[in-house]
Amino acid sequence: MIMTKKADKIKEIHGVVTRLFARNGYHNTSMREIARGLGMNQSSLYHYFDSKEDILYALINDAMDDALNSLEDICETDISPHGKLNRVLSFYTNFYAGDQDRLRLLVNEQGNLGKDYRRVLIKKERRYVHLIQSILKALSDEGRMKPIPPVVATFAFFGMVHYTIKWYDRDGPVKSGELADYFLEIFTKGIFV
Amino acid sequence: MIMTKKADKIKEIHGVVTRLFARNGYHNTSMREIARGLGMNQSSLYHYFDSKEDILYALINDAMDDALNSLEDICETDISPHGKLNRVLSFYTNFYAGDQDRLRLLVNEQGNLGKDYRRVLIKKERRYVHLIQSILKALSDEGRMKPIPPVVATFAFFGMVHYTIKWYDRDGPVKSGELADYFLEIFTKGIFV
DNA sequence: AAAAATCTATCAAACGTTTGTTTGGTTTTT
DNA sequence: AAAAACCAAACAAACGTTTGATAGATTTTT
Repeated sequence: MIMTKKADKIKEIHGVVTRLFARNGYHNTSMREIARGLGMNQSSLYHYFDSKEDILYALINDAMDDALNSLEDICETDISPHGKLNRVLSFYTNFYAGDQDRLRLLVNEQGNLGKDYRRVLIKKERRYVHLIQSILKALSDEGRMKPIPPVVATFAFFGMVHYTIKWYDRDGPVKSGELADYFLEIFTKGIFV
Repeated sequence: MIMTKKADKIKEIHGVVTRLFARNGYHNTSMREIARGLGMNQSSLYHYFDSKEDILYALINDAMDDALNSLEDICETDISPHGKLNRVLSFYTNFYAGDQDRLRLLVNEQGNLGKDYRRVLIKKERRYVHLIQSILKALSDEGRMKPIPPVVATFAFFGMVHYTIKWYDRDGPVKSGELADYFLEIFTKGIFV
């Protein structure tokens, strides 16, 4: 493919910018720093992107698509709601505990995008929520779930997972697989014996 | 009191700035906007604060102190660990669901403070965590808690509560008291019947 | 196959704005 | 009249972005 070189460079830029935005924040990262991190002139960046905002959008959008595709794959299989919940929560925890920088962008930096960009992302976010909620409703129909509003339960789980960016250390004593197991246990059966 | 007038004005500024920072973000809020929101000249702000960063620090620090004082009051009473957990989680959920703007600053904008400011806040954060953890450990000693690492359980709960800023609507169908009950139920006994 | 035209990637320098902050003075309160 | 509160104007620095150019590769025309 003839586009492979440009595509590779874009991927390289994505990597560097993800790290910078995630660690220092969007507004605390200047185009000059990005260029320095890549060893190129700041004006050369505009050969690959129209604006700083465009880069952020691309990063968040890609991260969402990746997660969404995997989640939808899981939900389309023909297993029980309980099995789906198990696999969805496990995937989601591992996905984000394993790639914290991307989740940081998703959780922290969406507010720096303009209205038009945000609208697209909010739409995708709703698909996330709907996915989890429909599993919970299926569980409810089976009579296996308490009368907790699905939206509360859904966001309780998102909260647990998304908040890992603030404290979870991938190199610490708890591996991301175990973390997923703990979250599932807490979410479904609680911390009490 | 002779300082009452200045103190009142500072409180007024705090209110306006909290709203602006929470809704638009620290970097997307200029001193000019703040001044306009207060109906005063931007240079007059410097009569009350040394810098923009100082305002943010004051806001976050105050919010932390308020929560911390109440939490420590609860923990010093002579009730069972289970009772403490119940009251702590209930207070914490209500406190933040009832004043979302302050929590937004605490969760989203700490990264915009310099190292020295951050160090103070991180110290207080550790007191939060320690507070919850010691309750969980007491529960563990009573044999009432599963073998889940206390740090995981603690941050699972913080995640649930702190993430409410992203979705919870104070004017929606779920009142903050109910929300606290749901969170407590999920956290202690899970969503399963 | 040679020559001409076009495209790609890069750069240094500068642009116009916006930023947080300061200066020096005026009005208001005590 | 002293002190506190306020303001208009200006400041230097930093920002994202544009400009105009260059060298090398690729494609098209002859």
